[in-house]
Amino acid sequence: MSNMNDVAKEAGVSRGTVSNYLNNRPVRSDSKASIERAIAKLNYVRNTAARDLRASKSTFVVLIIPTVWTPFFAELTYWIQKNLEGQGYKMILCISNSEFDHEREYVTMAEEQRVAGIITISYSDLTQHVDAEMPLVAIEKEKTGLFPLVTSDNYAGGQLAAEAFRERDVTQYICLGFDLDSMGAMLSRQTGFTDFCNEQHLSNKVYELPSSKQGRDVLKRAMMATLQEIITDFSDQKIGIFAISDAYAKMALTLLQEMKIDVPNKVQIIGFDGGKSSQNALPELSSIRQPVELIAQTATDNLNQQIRGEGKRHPVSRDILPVSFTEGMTTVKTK
Amino acid sequence: MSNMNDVAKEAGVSRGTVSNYLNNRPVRSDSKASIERAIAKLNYVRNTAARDLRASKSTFVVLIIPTVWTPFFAELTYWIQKNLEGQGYKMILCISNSEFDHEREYVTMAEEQRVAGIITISYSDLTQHVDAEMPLVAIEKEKTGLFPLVTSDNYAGGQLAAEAFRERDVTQYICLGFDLDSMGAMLSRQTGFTDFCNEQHLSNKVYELPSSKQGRDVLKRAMMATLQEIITDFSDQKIGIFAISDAYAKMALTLLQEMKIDVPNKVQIIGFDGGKSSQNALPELSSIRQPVELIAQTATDNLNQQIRGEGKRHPVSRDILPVSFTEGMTTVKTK
DNA sequence: GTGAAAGCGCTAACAG
DNA sequence: CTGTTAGCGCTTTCAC
Repeated sequence: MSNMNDVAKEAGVSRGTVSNYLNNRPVRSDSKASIERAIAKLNYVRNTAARDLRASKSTFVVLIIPTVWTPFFAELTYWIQKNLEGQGYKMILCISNSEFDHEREYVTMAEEQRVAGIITISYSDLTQHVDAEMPLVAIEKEKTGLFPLVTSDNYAGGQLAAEAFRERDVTQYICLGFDLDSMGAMLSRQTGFTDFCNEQHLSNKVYELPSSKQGRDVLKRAMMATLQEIITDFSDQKIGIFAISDAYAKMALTLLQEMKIDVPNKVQIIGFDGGKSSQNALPELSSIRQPVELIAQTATDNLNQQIRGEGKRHPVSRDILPVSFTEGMTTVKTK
Repeated sequence: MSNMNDVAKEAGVSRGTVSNYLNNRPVRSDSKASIERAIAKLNYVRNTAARDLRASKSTFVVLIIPTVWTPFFAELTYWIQKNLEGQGYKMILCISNSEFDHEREYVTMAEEQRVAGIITISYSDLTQHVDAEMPLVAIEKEKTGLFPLVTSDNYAGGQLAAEAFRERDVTQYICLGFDLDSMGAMLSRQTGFTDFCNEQHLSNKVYELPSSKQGRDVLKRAMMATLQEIITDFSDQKIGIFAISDAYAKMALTLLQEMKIDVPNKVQIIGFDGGKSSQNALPELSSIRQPVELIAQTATDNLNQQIRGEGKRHPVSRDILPVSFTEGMTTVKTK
C-alpha cells in the first residue's frame, strides 16, 4: 500500500506539498494536477491512523453498553452512533453484559487506545476507575459525581403512570417489577408511582419479580402466579398495572390474555422504556416513553464539549430528561 | 499523559528496555523493578495506537450493518462483537440504513483507517468498491464473487416451513411477504416454500406486501386487507401462513387475533428470522430460525484467517448454513 | 541484557 | 507556494 512519500516522488514534489494538498491548503495548480495524477495512479489513500498519531488526537469514542438486544438499548446505540458519526467520530462498540470486569477491561482498552472519549451505561461504580482526564459521560447512573450524567426522569415517569391510571378510573394500583441490573432507575420509577398513589390516597401495592437473569421460565412462572394473585385479590376492582419495563408489560399482557382477562377493561397496563421498535411491535403497549433520541444527543453533545476542552465539568452536569405517556391499546381511552 | 520516554528517564534505563519489559521480553530484575516503580509513579499506560502504527497493523474491524433495531441484526451484532473481541479485535460499528452512499463512506473510512478487516451486510453490490487486498466477509449477500459469503439456507428454510405445514394437515399454503431491502434472501425463502408445495401438489398462493419502508400504517392496512381476503377465500380450508420474516408473522398474528380467528387451529403461522430475543417475547411464534451465532462465528473466523494471511480466497468460500424449525404457539402440535 | 538509532506515515514550523 | 526538518510514541535491529 502506497504512502505519501510514493505520491510525492511520483508527482515530483515534496511530501509537505502533498500534505498541503490533502489538507486543502493552497497549492500551485500544476503541482496540484501532478499530485492528483500520482494519487490516482498509485491508488493512494491517506492513513488517518498516522495522521492522528502525529496530531496526538483520536477520532474514536468508546460506547460501553450492557446489551444491544432490547429495544431501548438498540435504539440508544443507534442514535449515539449517528450523533457521533455526525460529529466526526467513529464508535467502538463494547457490550458489557453488565459485567464489571468486562467494563473495566473496556476502559483500559479505551485509555490504551487514547480514544477521544467514553460513553457508559453502567450500573456499577465504573467511573471510579476512569482517569479524571478522560472525557466521559454516563447514562442512567453515575454515583461518584466525577462525571456528567444523562438520564430520563424515572421518578416522574412513575408518577405519570399513576396519574394516567387515575384519569382512567383505576381503583387498584399495582406496581410490577424489579431488576437488580438497573436498580436505581427501576426504584425511582416505583417510588414515583407509589408516592403519587399515597399522596392521592389511592390503594396501591408493589409486587417484586425475580430478576430476568434467572431465566425466562422462572420469570414467567412467577409472573403468572403474581397475576393470578392480583386477579383474585382484587376481583371487584378496576386494576391498573404499572410494569417497570416494557418487557414485563408485554409478558403480563400475554399472560392475561391467556387467562382470558379483559385488557384494558378489567386490567389496564402501562409499561416503561419505549423506543420506536417496541412501539412498532403490535399490539401497542401503553407506556412511559423515554426520550431516547434526546438522551443520545445530550450525551454526545456533552462529550463533544468535554473533548473540545469547553469544560462542562465543575460543576458536573446532571441532565434529567422528561418522559412522556404514550397511549396504546392496553389502557382505556379517556373522554 | 506520560510516555515511554518519561518512564525510561524515571527508571534510569533506555526506551528499548522499557519496551522489552512491556512486551514480556527478558529484562534484568533490578531494571524491571525500577521500571515498574516508574510506571506506577507516572501512571503510565501504553499507547496502542502508536504501537500499531509502528507495526503497520491494526486491531480494528469494521462492521457495516443495515440496522441494529431488529432482533436478528441485534443478535448478530452481539455475536460478531463477542467473537471479534475474543480474537483481539475492536469493533467499529457502522449503521448504514441500507443506504449505498453511506456504506461506501464507511468503506472509505475503513481503508483510511487501515483497519484489519470488514464485515458487511449489504444488499447492494458494495463489495465492488472495496480494494481487493482488504480482508472482507459478506453476510447474506455477495454477488461479485470477489469476497467470501456467509448466509443461512433461505431456500431450505422455505421448504422446511412448507413441510412443517404438511405434517400439520394444512390444506391451503400461503406465503406472505416481500421486502425490497433483502430481496435475494426473501425471494429464496419464498421460492423454497412454493417449490416444495408445487412438487408435492399442495395448493399454494403468494401474497406480496408493501415494503416496510412505506411505514407501519400502510403495511398494517395492506396486511389486514390481505388477511381478510385469505380468510374469506379459503374459509373451508386449514390455512398455513408462511411469513417471510418474524416481524410480518407477529403482525399477522396480532391482526388475526383481533379478527377473532383461531390461531393455530384455523390458521397456522410460521415466521422467519429467529434470534433469541424474538423467541423471548411472548407469545412465541413458530419460526424458521437462522443460526445467528454460527453465522457470526463463521464470518469472524473466516475474516480472521484472511487477516492472518491464510488466504481462504481462491476459490472464494460460500458458506450456506442450515436453518431449523422451532415450534411455538402458532402451529398445532403434531402427534 | 541494554543503549543507540532508524523509522511506521503523517503534519507543522520555518526558511527560502 | 514549496522543500526541509523535526517529531507524535512506539518497536526493532544491531552493536556492545
